[in-house]
Amino acid sequence: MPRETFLNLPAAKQEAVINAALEEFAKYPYERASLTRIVNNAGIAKGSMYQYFENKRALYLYIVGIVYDLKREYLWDVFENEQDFFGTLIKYYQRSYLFAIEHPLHHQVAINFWESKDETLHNELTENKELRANDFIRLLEIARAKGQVKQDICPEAAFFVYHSVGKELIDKFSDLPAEKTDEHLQFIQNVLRILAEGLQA
Amino acid sequence: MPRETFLNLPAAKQEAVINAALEEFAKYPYERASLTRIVNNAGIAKGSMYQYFENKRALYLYIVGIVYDLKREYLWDVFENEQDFFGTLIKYYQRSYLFAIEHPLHHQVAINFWESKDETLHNELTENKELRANDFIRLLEIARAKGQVKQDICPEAAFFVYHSVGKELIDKFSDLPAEKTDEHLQFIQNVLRILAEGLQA
DNA sequence: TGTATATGTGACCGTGTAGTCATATAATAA
DNA sequence: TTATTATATGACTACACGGTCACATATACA
Repeated sequence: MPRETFLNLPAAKQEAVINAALEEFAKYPYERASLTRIVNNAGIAKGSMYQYFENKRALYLYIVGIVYDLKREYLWDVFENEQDFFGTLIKYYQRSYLFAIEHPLHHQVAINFWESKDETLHNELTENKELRANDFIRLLEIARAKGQVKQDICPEAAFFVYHSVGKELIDKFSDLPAEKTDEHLQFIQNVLRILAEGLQA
Repeated sequence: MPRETFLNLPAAKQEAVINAALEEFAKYPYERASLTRIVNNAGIAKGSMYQYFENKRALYLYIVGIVYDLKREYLWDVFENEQDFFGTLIKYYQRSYLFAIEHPLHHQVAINFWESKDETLHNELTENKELRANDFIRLLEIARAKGQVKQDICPEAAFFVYHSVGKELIDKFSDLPAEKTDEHLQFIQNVLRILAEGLQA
């Protein structure tokens, strides 16, 4: 998505642009984010930005791509060699939490992208949500075959539940102080335990 | 929040303003909603609006107030005389669903308000979330005392789970075709059953 | 050196925004 | 009728936005 000009740039300058954009898109969702602020914070002229990217949208998609690449790299091995359905889910959300405290800007950009209702934006980067949905359904089927999961469960409802709780967990990560990491990892476990075992006595 | 001038207006004109505002705030979140569009759709002059409301924010808070009053009226009796914890929750979300299909504009305004991250807005209208949290905790305590709910459950985690799933359920209502009402009421029940009984075999 | 090419720049454009205000009109009271 | 008060109006202001473009400045090559 960036123009060749941008790729030819010295690394330091590229990073200045990327960092300024990350900060802006972390602070504001796409529509409210300001290109003017980005170029000011990056220390470049407005016109330069349009040498690097076709428009605001191209810059945004590039940044979101960077974010998801990093997150994929961070999570790719969670679904490898998994034995236990519920253990894998705990690992997934705990790892996501660690990503959020290690890369708060990237995390917040992902949240904002995710909450944006602009469908044309999502259509250009749908792989992620779909991937996660398919991963979950696949895991669920395997776990059901192994007898780890109730046989008479409605898969759509199960996905919906995990999707909802997972979304909110990841959302919550933004507000959490990084010091109490252990508490939060425990909280994730408590939440997922309720999903596994239910509330009913 | 409206000025006296607005309250003195003939009912038809008041409604025209309210409806135009409802449509705009249903279609766009606060920041992207346009007062210019509202006054055009309401068929009044820009200046008139500023005779009725101090500013855009005052209009918005008034509209959100109307929405929540209506929703409260719609739901007030759900928590009256409840016997069964899980039955009450099913009733609550099913009723919320009916609200959404009966008042789609109000519903969407509530969603948009709810998703807005502007804390100063929320601080002016927090009663709702807090009320629901307290209601839930209270219900949970009673249910636990009655032995309907596991004794060793973490209440914060339980609230978190129901809060997340409820939020997403209500969100989902916006996209649902109204014809398949029975199916959707059933889906709500399936989802809540998972929360009650868990997924684990 | 001179020439061609790549990159940098900020004033400027068109557009949309929230909000204002002098003025016009309607309704009410004396 | 006249004087007074409440309401209606839309051109206007100030501002912020994304995007453009003629021009300036490097860098590379001959």
